[in-house]
Amino acid sequence: MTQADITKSQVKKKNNRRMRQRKGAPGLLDVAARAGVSGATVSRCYNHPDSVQPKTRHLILKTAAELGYIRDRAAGSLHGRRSGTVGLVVPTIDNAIFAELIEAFTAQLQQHDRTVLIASHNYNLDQEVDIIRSLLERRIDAIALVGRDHSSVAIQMLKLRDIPVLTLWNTCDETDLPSIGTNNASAGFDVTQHCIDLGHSRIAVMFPDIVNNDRARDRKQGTLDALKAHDIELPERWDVHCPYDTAEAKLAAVHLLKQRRDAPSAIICGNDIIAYGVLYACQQLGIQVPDDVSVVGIGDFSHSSSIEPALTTVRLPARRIGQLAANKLVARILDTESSINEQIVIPTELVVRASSGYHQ
Amino acid sequence: MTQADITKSQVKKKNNRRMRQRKGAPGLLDVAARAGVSGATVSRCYNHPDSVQPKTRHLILKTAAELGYIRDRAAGSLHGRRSGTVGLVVPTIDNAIFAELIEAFTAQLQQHDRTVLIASHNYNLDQEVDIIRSLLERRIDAIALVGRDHSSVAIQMLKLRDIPVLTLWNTCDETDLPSIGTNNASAGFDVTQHCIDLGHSRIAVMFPDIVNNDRARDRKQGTLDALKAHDIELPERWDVHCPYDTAEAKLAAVHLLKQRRDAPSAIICGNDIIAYGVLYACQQLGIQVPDDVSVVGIGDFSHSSSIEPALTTVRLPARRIGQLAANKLVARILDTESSINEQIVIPTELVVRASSGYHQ
DNA sequence: AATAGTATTGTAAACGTTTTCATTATGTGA
DNA sequence: TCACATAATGAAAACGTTTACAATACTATT
Repeated sequence: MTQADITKSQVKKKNNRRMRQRKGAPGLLDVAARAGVSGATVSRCYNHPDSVQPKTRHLILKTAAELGYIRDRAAGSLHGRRSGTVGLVVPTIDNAIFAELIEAFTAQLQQHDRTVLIASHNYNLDQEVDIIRSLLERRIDAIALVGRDHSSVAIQMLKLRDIPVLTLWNTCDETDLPSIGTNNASAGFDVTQHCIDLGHSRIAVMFPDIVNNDRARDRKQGTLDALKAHDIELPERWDVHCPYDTAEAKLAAVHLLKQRRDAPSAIICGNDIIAYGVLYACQQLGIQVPDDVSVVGIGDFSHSSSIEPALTTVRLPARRIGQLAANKLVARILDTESSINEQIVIPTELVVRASSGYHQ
Repeated sequence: MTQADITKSQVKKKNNRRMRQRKGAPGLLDVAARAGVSGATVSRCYNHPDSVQPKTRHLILKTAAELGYIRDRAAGSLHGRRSGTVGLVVPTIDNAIFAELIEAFTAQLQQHDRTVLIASHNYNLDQEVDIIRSLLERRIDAIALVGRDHSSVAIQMLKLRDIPVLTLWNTCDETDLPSIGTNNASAGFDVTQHCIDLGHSRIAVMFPDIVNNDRARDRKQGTLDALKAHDIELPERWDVHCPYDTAEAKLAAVHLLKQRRDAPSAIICGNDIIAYGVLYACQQLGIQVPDDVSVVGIGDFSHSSSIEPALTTVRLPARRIGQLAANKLVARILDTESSINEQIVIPTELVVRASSGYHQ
């Protein structure tokens, strides 16, 4: 093959490509041609900038900017190179506490030049499997899951691919997945203990559905443990089941509190959203908090400090978990060795405010 | 480094890669080999299932399941094939109304077997450019942006790639981008008109920062328009600037309402979060709502119907926007023709509740 | 000036799919 | 039975990068 032939075939190839290409979007080779260098150099310019001469580098970057070149990470990821995306699977996004977690997580990952593929499964673990598969198809570099209840199929898929996994929000002693979270059981225990310390023994609880929700389950268990430890009975009519929704919680609380002869002196809520509903119910019924009834929540969401009366609750460090998780995952992605099975427990903090008081 | 060292390190590296790769993750060709068919047939099995014999198809799918095969969409996207991901850029995730939007958007896209790459720019339009570039590097099939304020660089990048773009949340008459949203100006106008209709003329407003936030800007403009239409003056001390935060709003409202001689009879809040803060401030100060002061918000967030007194506000259909946007983008991805520049305006709805009343 | 050593760049072969085109089975009407 | 469409499959060439290796240019030494 002569020199001329080579040139011709290359030109033809280039033309061919040019035609097929999506309108106008220049590729790495277009940049290379215009800058008068080879494709390899352009590639190195992005991936190992130190290995190309500063002069050349600047020229290439300038050319790339002129052409509006945007590299294709999908093509890069074929070479075992990371895709630069991280998956995050949450039960739902529309939930104060997860929103905070997600915000912190994505913001921190953006710092690391990575983006987040996000998906929610609505507390349906079967759907979670599909979601994880879908994320894996997109070649995520790592994945974070909320909670410790997960389908074994999902875990299996992740194990097989050997990508870093992190479970968030709840600690899990028994599973072998690393986690960053709080001890939800102790959150429930602490806030209950607080009520007991204040002299309450007529205690009602309002928790969301605990099926497929290990966070709520642990919190409730913590609460029950505290009650049991002090031999306090929980009558069935005071074991209220109520969804994560202020309006519904308000309704349920009105129902609970209407019979004033047989009302509890303290109400322990599975989360602050429910507690808000209870506080609103008290206002509606003219019941004084904390004089007539103490109300406590779990979560310390953004309204809890300003609501009247300010809510006694347990602070769960959502932002910190999100941030830490992002850092941890990036570290695990970069450092292939450190696949230590770590359980990070961030302590919760009882925040005593105006909504809880001594039993009169 | 000696020659021997180099060789050793290279061998190690290669082994390492080989391990990761072959570790357990089977590829399309592994499935093909095991099923005794060619790679092409396996590929078709996923992309054009009708073109392969049912018997063969079942065999292949069974084999794939046995092997735990997960396809690599990055490799597919090299062929101009879509990546199956859609970008969503929001100012922030940790915000009731965006969370709702995001939830609806991602849920709807999951229905279409697509996942969402999400990123937030914290009301920083320069950062938005980087984010959009980063999303384009991941070969998103389409993108949704919140609001109509965007860097021209960003728009240019998107135009060049010719991917479907949709702006959400706010209508934009002047730009040439299609949009799905509400008329924020009329939301502000309506709620103000409502107060004026109730006989109020001593009106204060509390809005968040309107720089880089066209939604807030439009709402405030609508409010000012309504006031002007009725020749109502807005004294500077009643033009309160306050962040999107209940606690801060409460502080600002306490400051505003403390001087009871010179207090407004109605307070118009740029969003419900601020309105909650105002309501809490009134409770703290013992000011009766709506007898002493009427309070109205914009947004109709989840607490607004249950807070005491229930908040008069304007309903913004966040879920519907998210859902519609997802459908629209998928339609635009599939149907290359329909790139009509459409502006969909979903009407807002004034929701009158207990927090607003006639001026005494 | 020649040489070794190093820094920089180029060439071409991957990467794991999809797709075009060719090829082989399968059925159809004479 | 034969040609003749048709359906199903296979072989191999993309797709846009990255990277191992080769080649070249430069630097410092002698």
